[in-house]
Amino acid sequence: MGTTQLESVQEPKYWHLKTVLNDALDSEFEVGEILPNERDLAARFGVARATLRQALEQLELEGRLQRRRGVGTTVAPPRIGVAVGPSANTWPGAGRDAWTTIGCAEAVAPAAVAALLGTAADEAVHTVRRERTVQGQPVATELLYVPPASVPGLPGLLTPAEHAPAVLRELHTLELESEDRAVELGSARAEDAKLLDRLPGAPVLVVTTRYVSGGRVAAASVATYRADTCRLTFGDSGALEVTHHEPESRQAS
Amino acid sequence: MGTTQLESVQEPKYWHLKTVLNDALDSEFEVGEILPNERDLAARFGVARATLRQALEQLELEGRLQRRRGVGTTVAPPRIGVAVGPSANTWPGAGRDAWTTIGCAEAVAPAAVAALLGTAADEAVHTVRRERTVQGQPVATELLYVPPASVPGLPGLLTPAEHAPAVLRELHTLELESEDRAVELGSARAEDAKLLDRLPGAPVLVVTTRYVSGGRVAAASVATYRADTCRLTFGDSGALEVTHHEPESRQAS
DNA sequence: GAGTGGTCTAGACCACGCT
DNA sequence: GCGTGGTCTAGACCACTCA
Repeated sequence: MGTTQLESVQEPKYWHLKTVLNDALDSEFEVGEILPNERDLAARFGVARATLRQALEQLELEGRLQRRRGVGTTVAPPRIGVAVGPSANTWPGAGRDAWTTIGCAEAVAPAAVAALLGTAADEAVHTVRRERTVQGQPVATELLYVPPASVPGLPGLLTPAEHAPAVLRELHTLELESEDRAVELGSARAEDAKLLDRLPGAPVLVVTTRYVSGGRVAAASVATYRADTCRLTFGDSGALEVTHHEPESRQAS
Repeated sequence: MGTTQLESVQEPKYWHLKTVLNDALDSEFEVGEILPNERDLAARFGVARATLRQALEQLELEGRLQRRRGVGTTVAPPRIGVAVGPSANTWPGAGRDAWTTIGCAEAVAPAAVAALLGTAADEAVHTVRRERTVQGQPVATELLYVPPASVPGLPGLLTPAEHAPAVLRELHTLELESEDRAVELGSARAEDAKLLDRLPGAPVLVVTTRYVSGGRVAAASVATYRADTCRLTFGDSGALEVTHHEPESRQAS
C-alpha cells in the first residue's frame, strides 16, 4: 500500500471526519436540510458507525447539527442569543421577562440550593417552575426557590393555580439590591430534558442566580439552558449577533 | 431468570451506572483519589467497557471526574469559580486582572471576529494571546483582537516582546464605555486544548466579549474556559460559593 | 412496518505517563 | 515495558417517528 495520506498521520479519524463534515455543512448544505443516515455516511467515509457518531456528537455539541431519533440528522440553525441578566435588576416575573410560569410547590430544596439561600437544609421553600421559549421553541427551564421568610405576606390558603402568582407578587414588593450569577456546564436531568425536548444527559448551561434584597439572599434560581441551541448573552446592548464556527484560527505565538 | 430489577426498566445502562457511580463518589471516595481502571470497573459492573466509558464521560462533563491518559481516573475537586465581567468596566490587562500575556501577532482575524469588530474580513488586526491560571492550573486561554484603528498611537517598530504590552498600553488610553459578553458551549481546538492541558475536542465555555469605546467596538476577545473545572461567575460580589451536584431534585408541577 | 438515531457488546490496537 | 485512557471495528438490538 502506498502512503497516500500524509496529512492524516496522528490525527484521530473522528477528528478529521468532523472537520470534513463541518466544511461540507458550510458549502453543501442548507440549514434544516437532512443529512444521509448514519449507516450510509459511515459507509461513504469508510469508517464504523461508532466512529462516525463520535464526529456527529461533537458537531451536535457545537450546535452545527441536530439529531432526532426516528427522524434523522439535520443542519442546525445558528445558535439563538438569549439575554441573561438584563441591564436593570429585576425580580423574576416582573414586567415582561420572557418566562412563563408552569407551576409552584412547597418543597425541601436540594442541599446546594439551601446553601445558596442560607436556609436550613430541611426547610421547605416555595419552588416555582418556569419555562422560557424563543421562537416557539423551549430553550430553558428554571426552578425559582423562595424561602417563606422572603414572602411573609403570603396568604395562607392558596389553590395551586394561585400559588405561583402570589409568590411572585409578594417577591416584587421587596427591593432588589443585586443579582449574582454563575454559569456552568451540566447535563440535563430526566425532568428538565423532557421540558427541553431533549434526551436525558443532553448538555445544558446551568445558570445559578442569587437575588439579594436587604442584605439577604431573598431568592435563588437554577435555570437550565439548552447548550446546543443557545448562546447566553450578558451585557446591556443588542445582543443578537451572528454566530458561527471557525475551523481553526491563525495563531499569535 | 427472576425479574429482580424492577427499577431498571427502560433506563439505559450507562445512565443507571452514572447514578450509581455518582453516589459512590460522594460516599466512598475522596477528592483526588484514583478509581479502578476502566477494564476493572466495567467487569465489576458487568458491562462492556464502552458502556462504562459512556457513564464516565458524562461524569467528567459534569466535573465529577478527571481522566488522564496514561495515568487514570481521579475524583475531581469542586469546580473553581472564576470571575468574568467585573463590577467596573476595565480594559483587558489593566490593573490586576488575573491574565498573563503570552504573545502577540498581527494577523487576519477569523470571519466571525471581523463581524464582531466591524472590520473588513481580510484586515489584519493585533492578536494578543493570553492565559489565565487559577491555583496554578490553566483555566482559560484568550485571543484579544485589536484593530489598528483602535491603537493609532502604536509605534511602528516593535520587537515581539514589546508588541503585546504596547498594544495593551495604547488600548488603556481609550475610555471604555461598556462590554457585552456571550457565553456558549464549544469544543477545544487543538491549540487551545494544548494550553489548557486537555485533549482536542474537550468541552469548553467560550466567552465572547465586545469592548465598546466611543460608540465603536474597539476590541473583541474570545476566551476559552475549561468547562470541566470552571464555573463562570458574573455579578459583583463574592463569587466563591460552594458547588456540588444533586442527584435529582424535588418537583414543582 | 420501514427507517431513523440510541444503546450495547467484545474484542483490537494506539498514544501516553510513568518507572 | 507496563498500565492507563483514547480510538476503532463490526456487528446486534432497541426506542422512536412517521407514513
